[in-house]
Amino acid sequence: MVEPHPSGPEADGEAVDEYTEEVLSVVERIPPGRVMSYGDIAEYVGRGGPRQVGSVMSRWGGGVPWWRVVRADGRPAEGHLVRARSHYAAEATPMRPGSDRVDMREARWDGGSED
DNA sequence: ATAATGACGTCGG
DNA sequence: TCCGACGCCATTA
Repeated sequence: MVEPHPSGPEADGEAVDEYTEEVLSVVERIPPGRVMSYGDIAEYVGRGGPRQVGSVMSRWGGGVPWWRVVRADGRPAEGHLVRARSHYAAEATPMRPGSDRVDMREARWDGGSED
């Protein structure tokens, strides 16, 4: 969905391309307590790869629920672990016991219905 | 045109 | 389960 003027996550003053908007819109739809991997998002969007999604998140992730985007093994982006943890606790995201990794089997969201 | 880079993923040891 | 090597894909240098 392309907004005519900045009012969403891209309200930073700069224009974003279509791919970026699409990735961000998917991230925004991930329900609380659920996650998607970079690869999942790339596949869902249908172009680019995990690294492209990573680039988008690095540049624009600040305006969306970035902690709901994790690596395929369930670990949040390196350097964001501490902040991500508090969000997981607040949303009761399923975690693997005794680790900082999300339980992908439980928390992975396919983009379909919210459950 | 070639090489390096990056909020990644998969495979083998 | 942990780790390193290699693969991927678009962007930048």
